[in-house]
Amino acid sequence: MQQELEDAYGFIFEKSLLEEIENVGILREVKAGETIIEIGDYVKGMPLLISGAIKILREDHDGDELLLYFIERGDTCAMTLNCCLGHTKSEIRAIAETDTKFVMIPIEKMEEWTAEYKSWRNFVFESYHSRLSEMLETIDTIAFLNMDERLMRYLRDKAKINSSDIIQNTHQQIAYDLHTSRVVISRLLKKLEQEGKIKLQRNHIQVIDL
Amino acid sequence: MQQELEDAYGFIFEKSLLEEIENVGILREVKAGETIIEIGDYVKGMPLLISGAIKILREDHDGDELLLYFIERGDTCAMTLNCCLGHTKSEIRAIAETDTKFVMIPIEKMEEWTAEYKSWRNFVFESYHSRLSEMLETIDTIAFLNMDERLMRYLRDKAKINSSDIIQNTHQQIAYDLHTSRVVISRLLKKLEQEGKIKLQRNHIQVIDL
DNA sequence: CTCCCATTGTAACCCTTGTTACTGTGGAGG
DNA sequence: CCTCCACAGTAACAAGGGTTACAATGGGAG
Repeated sequence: MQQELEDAYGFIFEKSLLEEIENVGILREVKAGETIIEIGDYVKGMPLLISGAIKILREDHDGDELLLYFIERGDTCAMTLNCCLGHTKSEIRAIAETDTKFVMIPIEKMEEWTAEYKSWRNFVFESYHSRLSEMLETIDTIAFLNMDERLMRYLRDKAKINSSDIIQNTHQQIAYDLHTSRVVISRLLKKLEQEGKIKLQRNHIQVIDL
Repeated sequence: MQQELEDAYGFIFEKSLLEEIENVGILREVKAGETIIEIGDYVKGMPLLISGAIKILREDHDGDELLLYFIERGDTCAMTLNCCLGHTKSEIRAIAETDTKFVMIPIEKMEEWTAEYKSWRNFVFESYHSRLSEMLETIDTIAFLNMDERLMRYLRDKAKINSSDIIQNTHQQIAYDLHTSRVVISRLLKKLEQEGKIKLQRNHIQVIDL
């Protein structure tokens, strides 16, 4: 854990803070697909991502989902941060997108470190910053783009996160993430295939040129 | 200014911080409709709202707008905060919704106060918190609601912000805020009138029961 | 190998929203 | 008082995308 922490956060946090993190942080490993935080959960700690990726989802009153964004190494979930500091329930769901490793920091430490470590403060602000930007981008995407463009963007993101041009997803799963129906996704994917941008196979999609 | 600051922020900040704010803050008053921050501006300070309301807009590459949310007394613009700390350009436009009074805090003070005042830290975190929540709500609205529901929500918000059941808006202005066309708004407003929820007059709308 | 079922392909249809075009009207200003 | 024009009403049509229904197919379990 020590080495991994240093790899991911060594250039952000000073040595003494890294040591504190090692001491109080709890290493957790989850498999792809596992739910890390559920809507309504009281959040007991804040995750520092070491490897892998997490997808953050929003749900409406009917149980329909919408993908908000992905979190990668070096990130933390500002939404969780939010809940910790506000002592409120989680407003989002977090699911491991790939096999993922992270360190859980207990809430109590957070205020302490905020007062004590400048690097921690900067990290927290930086996290809020990037999360707000990410949210803005999400809004742009939903408000200004058509479904075909949203789908292309989604496929690009997926390919990047998995560092692979093969996307292991059924059409139905994509439809859930984009909050639309399977038929619509099949239709648009077929169109993208005809344009030579992707190649469709059963249970996975190969990105050619997006 | 002293009295107004105390009214709006006395219960949040300690006395010494309030005094600092009085010393370095610059009071600004703007008329309804005036642009306070433009997209691409470098933000020189952070506004603490004393009275009035500000609307925050996002713009796409075609110049089309979308209302994100309103800011009221006691709030600050976390988006601006964001820009200050990140030293980046503004990603949003801020326009006075009503006649508005606020205090501008120079950027330099912010980091200083963050280290020094616990109440300031809490305020900043609290701002980020409410802004993220607001953004989530905005996403819900765009992603999960139809235009008629969005319109009703918009009218409710407007009425609340202006503390009046009369909304001084043309259909075209509403259409811009909701990123749709004037004809669509006229159509839906007419429907709402037929349902007895509002009353339409030239240049303004009276809310009856939403 | 066979059967079954999850996955995908496709057609037909409908609803919401966006677009275009034209009409009607009230209020400000000459 | 009249003119002009911003604002609003409305119809007709187009497009995107959501829905339903059914067929085809490939891969895993037995």
